[in-house]
Amino acid sequence: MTDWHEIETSKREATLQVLFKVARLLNEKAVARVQDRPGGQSFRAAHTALFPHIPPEGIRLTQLAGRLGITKQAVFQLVRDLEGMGVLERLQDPSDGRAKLIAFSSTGRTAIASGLSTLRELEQDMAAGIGQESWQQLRMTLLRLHDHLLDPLKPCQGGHQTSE
Amino acid sequence: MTDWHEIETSKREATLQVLFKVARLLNEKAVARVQDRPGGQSFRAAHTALFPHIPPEGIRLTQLAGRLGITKQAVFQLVRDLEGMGVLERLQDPSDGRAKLIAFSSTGRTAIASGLSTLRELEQDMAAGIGQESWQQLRMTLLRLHDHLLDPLKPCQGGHQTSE
DNA sequence: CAAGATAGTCAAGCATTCTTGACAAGTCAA
DNA sequence: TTGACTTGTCAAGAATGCTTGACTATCTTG
Repeated sequence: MTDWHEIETSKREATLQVLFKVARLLNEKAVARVQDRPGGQSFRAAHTALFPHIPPEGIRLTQLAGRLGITKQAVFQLVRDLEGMGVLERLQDPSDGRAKLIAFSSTGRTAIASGLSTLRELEQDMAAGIGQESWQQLRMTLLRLHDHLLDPLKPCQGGHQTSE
Repeated sequence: MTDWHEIETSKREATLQVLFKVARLLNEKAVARVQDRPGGQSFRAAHTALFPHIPPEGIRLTQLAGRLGITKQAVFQLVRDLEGMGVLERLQDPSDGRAKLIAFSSTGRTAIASGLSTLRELEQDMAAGIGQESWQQLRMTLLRLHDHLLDPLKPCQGGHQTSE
């Protein structure tokens, strides 16, 4: 469900449609740049979906499955693949003989760092393209929108709510 | 490829990451609202991906496949499904005995209109949430970003380029 | 210690969304 | 008119991203 918003409609494009399209274009550009890197692994979407949920200390398979809302067997398959690619590693959990801690390997950390730095480069390009002030102001507006989406109640004009 | 951007990194979230997350949240909300409608068809992503490429006059299967970058056989299956749901119809192309014109049926047009109107409601909610001026200003910034993405050359400060 | 719950693993299967290959009907150029 | 090409169609199969079910090793509780 990524394109149906972009139906050509009236003369004046809706803001939401522009936002969706810009996000899609930026995503495509980011993916292209990251994959053009020398060591650019060819992850698939299901694999990369794990990354945001893997803390430096590692995490258990079952916890990961819970956060992602899928079965532990599904996560197992993804982790097995990513371990085979050298991105993740499974360490014995010292506090529980059954459990293992899934964490980034050192090459995995390098790959992630490289990807994030590519993302920062893209961000600089965009900021330069529309001007630094516009970019900062966009950032502030998006943060307020983000807060409004998570809690559609009071926070109408104030600053960004940093929760966790 | 929708989540790898959102890796928790430094204290200051990057603007790109906020934009991706806001787009994802808005998408989820939009999909939920549209599907909660009384006559809310349960389209899948592959189906809805066709919609933006179907003009009022209709379009040929092969052209549609070319635009989507997939085989005509794949498009055929999707169109067959959507015709079964009563959303699309296939009319004989008067200018070519082999070809058929794929177009929205009248119920399909109604469904699309309903979806777009739900999208407009959501847009109003968001605009009210962060303030009308902020929303308009967000819109302008996104349009300039959009232009910069499509043509990363000169248009640095000016207004939105309305091409087609 | 026995019983039961929990963590990870292995296997098989299923829905989705594409693909390749084959083909009939229609068009068009020689 | 004949041969090459295009359009839509049908069939079969493959890759992806899950699922359910079964099983072992380990922990926990009475």
